[in-house]
Amino acid sequence: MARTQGSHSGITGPKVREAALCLFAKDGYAAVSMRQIAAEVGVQAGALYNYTPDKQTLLFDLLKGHMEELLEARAETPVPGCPARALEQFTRFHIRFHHERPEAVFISYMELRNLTPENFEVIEGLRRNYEDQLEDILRRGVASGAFDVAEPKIATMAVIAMLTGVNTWFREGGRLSLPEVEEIYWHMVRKAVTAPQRIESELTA
Amino acid sequence: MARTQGSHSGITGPKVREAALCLFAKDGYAAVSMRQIAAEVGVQAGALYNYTPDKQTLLFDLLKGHMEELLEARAETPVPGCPARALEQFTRFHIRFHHERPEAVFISYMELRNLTPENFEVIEGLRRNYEDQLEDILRRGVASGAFDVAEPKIATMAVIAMLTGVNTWFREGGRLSLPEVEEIYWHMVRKAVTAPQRIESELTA
DNA sequence: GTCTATATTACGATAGAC
DNA sequence: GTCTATCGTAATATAGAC
Repeated sequence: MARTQGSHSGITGPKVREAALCLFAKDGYAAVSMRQIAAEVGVQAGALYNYTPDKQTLLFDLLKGHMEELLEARAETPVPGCPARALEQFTRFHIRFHHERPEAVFISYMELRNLTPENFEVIEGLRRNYEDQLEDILRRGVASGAFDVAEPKIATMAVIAMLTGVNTWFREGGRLSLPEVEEIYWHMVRKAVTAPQRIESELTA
Repeated sequence: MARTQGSHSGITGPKVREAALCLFAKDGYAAVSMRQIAAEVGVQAGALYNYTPDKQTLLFDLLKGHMEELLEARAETPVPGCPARALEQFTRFHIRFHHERPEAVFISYMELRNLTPENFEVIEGLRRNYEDQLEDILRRGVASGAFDVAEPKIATMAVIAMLTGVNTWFREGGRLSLPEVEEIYWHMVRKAVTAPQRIESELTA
């Protein structure tokens, strides 16, 4: 056991990504140096380049990994046929998934401008895929008469902005629990998109 | 007229703030150097320090100026007594005001973490003042029976997140005009907070 | 796989001439 | 009020020893 410095642990790669995630979320990509990340991991700056070709790729891999996790989690969840049920499920899923990884969510929309144009396109494509899933639900609801939404694309942006906003103020241990918050947001989303005459009938059954 | 370099125009101060605003919005505070700002203005880096003691103060002044403009614009607008009308006015005001200054809006929530703690507190206070105005409208509506909002604080955050989100996707010259967008968002906000039985009666009068 | 050392470049801020 | 020049520091990334 002649190891006295550095990581040597075989899990330095994940530790680098985790340290970068936390530091980027706290101080911003541009304000964080490779030396800071290295210090957090417990190695020297040069050693980081065994795990990433450069700082840009480190950021890109974090964002790409996050978006892929999001899409995989959605793919594993069966979507109800009833548009109202599907929308409720999307609402709760979004709040819960984003609550569980605040750092990744934060950098995923704060650090987009620090991506190279090519990397940005990749992340944008993944993000659009996710948004399309909500838009499909809204369009199905409009077709069935359950929803009253003039512009599904805009309603999609509005709902996602509203739901993602939870991360900016919600703190564990506060006055409300996360399930309570889910419930409140679901009520608002439902009312915002539901055709008037249905609010108190089948949708609350 | 022996002037061959630099600004000397008597309006260098505003030009510095404008250049900093645009560059901070495009690349982020941490990624923008004083030399870049100076180049945009047409002076050397050292000359900037005639207009700001340091880079931090430059950012702070931009954010503070933006929030004060926002609060002044609200103070000049009489708020209708009817909660539904007040909410409609707030909705349209927010979308319009934020649409007119996308750079200032952008840095006002992207660069908060680059403020010193003391400067952050100041901006937070101004922001809370604005949010309280919406919360008051919602509480008045709940008291009058016009609104059905379980948690006015949360509804406030939800509505503001939703409305501010317009800036992330709306582009002049697209399929929809800003007044049309205003209308769509107002419908969604109204439905989200209105007591069910009122949606089609007095509020659409 | 990590270290030390370094090449190269850039940063914020200041001093003093004009 | 702006210039030029510079101080002191820190950045990304690489080279070569171990």
